[in-house]
Amino acid sequence: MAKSNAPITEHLAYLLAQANREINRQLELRLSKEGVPVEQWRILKVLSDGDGHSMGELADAVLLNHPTLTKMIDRMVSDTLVYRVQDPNDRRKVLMFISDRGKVLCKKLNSLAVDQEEHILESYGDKSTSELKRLLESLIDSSN
Amino acid sequence: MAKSNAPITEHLAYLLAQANREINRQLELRLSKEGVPVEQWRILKVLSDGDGHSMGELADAVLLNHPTLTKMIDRMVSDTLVYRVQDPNDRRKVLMFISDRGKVLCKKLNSLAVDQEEHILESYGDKSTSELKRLLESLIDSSN
DNA sequence: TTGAAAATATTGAATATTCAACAATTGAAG
DNA sequence: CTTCAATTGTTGAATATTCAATATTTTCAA
Repeated sequence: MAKSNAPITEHLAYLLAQANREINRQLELRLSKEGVPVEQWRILKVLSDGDGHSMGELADAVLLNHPTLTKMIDRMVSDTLVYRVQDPNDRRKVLMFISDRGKVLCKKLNSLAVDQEEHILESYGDKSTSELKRLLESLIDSSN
Repeated sequence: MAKSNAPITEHLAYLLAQANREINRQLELRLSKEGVPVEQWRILKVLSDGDGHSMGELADAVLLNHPTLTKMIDRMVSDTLVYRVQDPNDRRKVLMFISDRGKVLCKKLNSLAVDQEEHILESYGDKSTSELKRLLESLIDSSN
């Protein structure tokens, strides 16, 4: 039985928040070299398959809710990193695509992100990292 | 070597963000029964040791930056859940204390949070949970 | 002791996020 | 077919967060 007087630092929710905050902070720091927030990197990465993705799909994939995504996409359209196309099969939908400029930026960002992953692998270990990833995936699965 | 064309879903930073989002959403849902955001529960929990904690200490402990914490504490003071006392030993500091009303609320919130942890234990498993906690702690350690 | 630098908390302006309402389109039941 | 509900995306107002600047107090070196 879980103890209700356990310190906050023993709660899974807290540990996740703390780890997420720290790793995200580090990633943010690297990506700031290109002046891009983490969410925009995620968007570019998802779109870099070249397919069109609807706003709803994208919002799910990049962990943003719809209005926030709309406004972030507005900025990225201004920066000509992505563009909108109305879905011909369902005109309620908007399909998002990555531009050539977006692809170039995405490549740079990817290598910055890989730097970070390699840094984690070094200090945290190969084995721990893959085990942690496995457990996180399974936690996410079991939450649906 | 980490692959730069790996899908976003394979990045540790993404898995952490996703898991954190999901677990936090669930916790939020429970705590909303008392109309309290997760951060306020954390604050109450940290303060429930009865000691005075400075704003800086608290900000670190509850994963908020200073101005955000100040404004959240303002609200909690209005709700008479906590109160400020100037530190007599260092008058730059403010010591935060939990009120009786805060203690009562904190108990209710604790049991809602414990509900959640037990729910996770059931669906995710005892073993996986403690292993995940261990790995998260160690990741956080190795990031400092 | 004094004066400059560091530490602590708060404030206000700028920015970002969220909630609720809306508009447009599609789906589907009668 | 027609109409009503559901889906999709955006907007604007309300709210929250962040950044930079400020005020206060302490520390510490000269």
